[in-house]
Amino acid sequence: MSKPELFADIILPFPVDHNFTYFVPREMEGQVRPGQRVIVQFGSRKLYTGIIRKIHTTNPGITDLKTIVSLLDAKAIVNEIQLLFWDWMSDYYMCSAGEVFKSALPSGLKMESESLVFPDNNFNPDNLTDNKLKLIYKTISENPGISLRRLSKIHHKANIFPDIRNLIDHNSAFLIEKVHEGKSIKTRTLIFLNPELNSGPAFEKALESLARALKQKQALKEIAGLSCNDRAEITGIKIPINEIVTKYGHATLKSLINKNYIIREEELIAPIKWNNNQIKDPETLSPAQQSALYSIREKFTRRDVILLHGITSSGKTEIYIHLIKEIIERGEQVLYLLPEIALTSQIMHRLYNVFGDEAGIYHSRFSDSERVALYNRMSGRQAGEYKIILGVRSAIFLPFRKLGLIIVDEEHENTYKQFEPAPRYNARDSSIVLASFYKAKVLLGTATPSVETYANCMTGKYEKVVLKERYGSIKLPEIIISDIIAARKRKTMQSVFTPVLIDAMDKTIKNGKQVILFQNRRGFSLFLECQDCGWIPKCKICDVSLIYHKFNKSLVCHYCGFTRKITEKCDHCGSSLMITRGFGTERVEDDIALIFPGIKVARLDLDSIKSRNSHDKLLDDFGKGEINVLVGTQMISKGLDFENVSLVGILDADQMLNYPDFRAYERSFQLMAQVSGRAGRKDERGKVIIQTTDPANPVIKFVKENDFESMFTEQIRERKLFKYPPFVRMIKVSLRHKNYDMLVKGARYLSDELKLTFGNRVYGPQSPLVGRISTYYIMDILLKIEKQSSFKKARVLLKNIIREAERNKWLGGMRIILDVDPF
DNA sequence: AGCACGCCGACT
DNA sequence: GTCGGCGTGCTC
Repeated sequence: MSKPELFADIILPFPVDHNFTYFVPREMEGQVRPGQRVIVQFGSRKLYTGIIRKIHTTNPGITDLKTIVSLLDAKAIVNEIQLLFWDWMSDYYMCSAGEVFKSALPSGLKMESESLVFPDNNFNPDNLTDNKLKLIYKTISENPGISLRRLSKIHHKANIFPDIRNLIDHNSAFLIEKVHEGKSIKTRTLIFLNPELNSGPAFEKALESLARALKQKQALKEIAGLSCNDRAEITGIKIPINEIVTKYGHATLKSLINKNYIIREEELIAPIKWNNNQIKDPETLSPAQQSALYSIREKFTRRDVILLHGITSSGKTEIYIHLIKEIIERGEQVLYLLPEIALTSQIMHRLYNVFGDEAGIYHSRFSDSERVALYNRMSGRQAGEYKIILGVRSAIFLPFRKLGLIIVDEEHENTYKQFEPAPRYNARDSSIVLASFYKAKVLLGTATPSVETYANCMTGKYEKVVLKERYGSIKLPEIIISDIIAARKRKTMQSVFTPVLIDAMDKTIKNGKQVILFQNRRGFSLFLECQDCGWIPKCKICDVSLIYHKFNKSLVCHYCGFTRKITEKCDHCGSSLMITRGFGTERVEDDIALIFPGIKVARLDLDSIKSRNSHDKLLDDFGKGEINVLVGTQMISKGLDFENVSLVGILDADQMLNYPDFRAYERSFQLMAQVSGRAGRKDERGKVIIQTTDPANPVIKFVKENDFESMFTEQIRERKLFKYPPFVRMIKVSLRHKNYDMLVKGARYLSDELKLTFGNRVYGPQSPLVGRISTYYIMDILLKIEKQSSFKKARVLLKNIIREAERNKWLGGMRIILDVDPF
């Protein structure tokens, strides 16, 4: 009897909620395992990388089953725990396994094919009657192996394939699918001084020969390792070519190479290396830190998740480092998550000092080849496994061998939630599931816990360790509330500053101390408004007001990028009284320069940090005291510790408080508390001034009294009353369509349909804050499932209802986006 | 996601 | 009268 046929269920990178079954060719039997990558043909010709999810002998009963083209890995690249994690993620966040696959692996590991067209040389082009086909054939025969993509570009046709098929039918051309090699092996070009010039005289001679080519002379000196005037030793160090090219240009470099003064060399990009400091022991912990660490250790014997609630500057990082050391000494690995890339480099330096090469770093600012290298090291396909990975949310997809601990620092941060594209996962919540698969522990750290996490501590699901003491006995700052309305009435406002703040800033700067100003909005002014008729310039295709950008005098839509010139006159009534309303960091920066001439102001926000380094440089300058006032968005609220900052100003607390979201108060409290934590160091008590039009707002009071507990109690009461998490779980069903009437009709139909099953758990449909993005109108339906009922069942029901509605074409081709636990 | 099949406006 | 626009529907 012959052996049964073998089938493989393959995860392909598409948003379809099932896997695809392929034949396993006989010669691959015994080699194929779940988690390996394969190349398969999908559709009429394209080849894709897929992941084997399952090997089995059940014939799916599909005619024309295709066969796996090739097996890429001898050993699984996605381990069993990862596969289970992917399953969980696609199930919980209601997306396809393919979408998880897509975001889980660096793109160098997910190749796909490109169609290349070759001419048949025995073919006589005169046989073609069609002129257009003749031209295309000419291009192909002149460029054998040209890609379809380039061909359609050259001939200015969006879809050239029908013509190519015509040529193929004429036996004049054929196609070959070529799989891209991925960019996993990347080189860079280095240049260095020709060693023959390493002796002084030869080098001098070369310089003399360049007496009339100043640029080349300069470049040669730099390449030799000599700065312009310095006459030290010739180093002959290899430097990246692009540094010299950007400074001196291609031509300069070319002539130097032609003269054989310098040599170029291709080098494989080395794994990420940090400076080679001596490895040091972790710093000694304070008694408070020591007892927190003891507590964590002890509570981990009973619970898998612990919240470390440590006020700002209490030294949480040092506790993490001690804990990490214990875990890796046991032979287990640690994943250390941070909410954003900007914070990674300073933490990495601290980790590097203690753990050296055992620590690796993973986030999107690294090139794909670097990410592939790190992935390969972690999966054991390449030597040099890291023991600690520091990363942002996507690091939860790395292959760990034996994960022992996940640290989620600043667990309350909303950047842990991915919005676009699917999977719309929350890395903090997913970490807890991932850890349970590895039987690992999770430590959530923050000064301002999220309401959900704190509630989990209250119910005993998580344990809590509190760190009340600031490291080095730094005092908590004094918090002063400054009433904007009162100042306006007395006409004492200067630009956006109350006299209280102006006064404090003046004193602070005179004392040689530094100021941080917080304004959670970018740009110059928010928008323009006609003082006569109230008309506001809005984006033509999105439903938002245009943001005024001062530097190029334009109005920009922050959603679609639409830009128009600034309106001098009102489009509506022709009045020339256009005034600016609201303010952002850029305006604050400008106004300070006017009010305090001669002082140094800098701005830290998304616009002001373009490159990898400028952010670090800015903070470095501020740390050195070269900047008096730093204006920033929420970027300044996290992890920046500066000795010399004694004043923090929160310019517009209302703007945060009035945001229409159930988390607005929680978020405001977190931001204000975090920003306040930047004020005051060792010997001096810092000062925080909060400007508001609503001094009686309870959140402001809680911030002033540093009273997290009361804020939590009040919030949890409201959440219960108005049915919000953690009392319910929410799913946002977002509907998009170009036609507004169709959208409304479809949305109403779907919500009625949902109400039949879910009753009053369905809210909406309603237009979100921004009701249109690009040319798509949007409507949201919210589903609230109480904690007691089965969330799993609700997801299945929801999926079935949507599938049924789509099948009956009741939704008219709307795009439906599901967001589980939305933010 | 691609790609093919299928039905309505501006061109040889 | 076609070409070709992108609107629906599969793809193992």
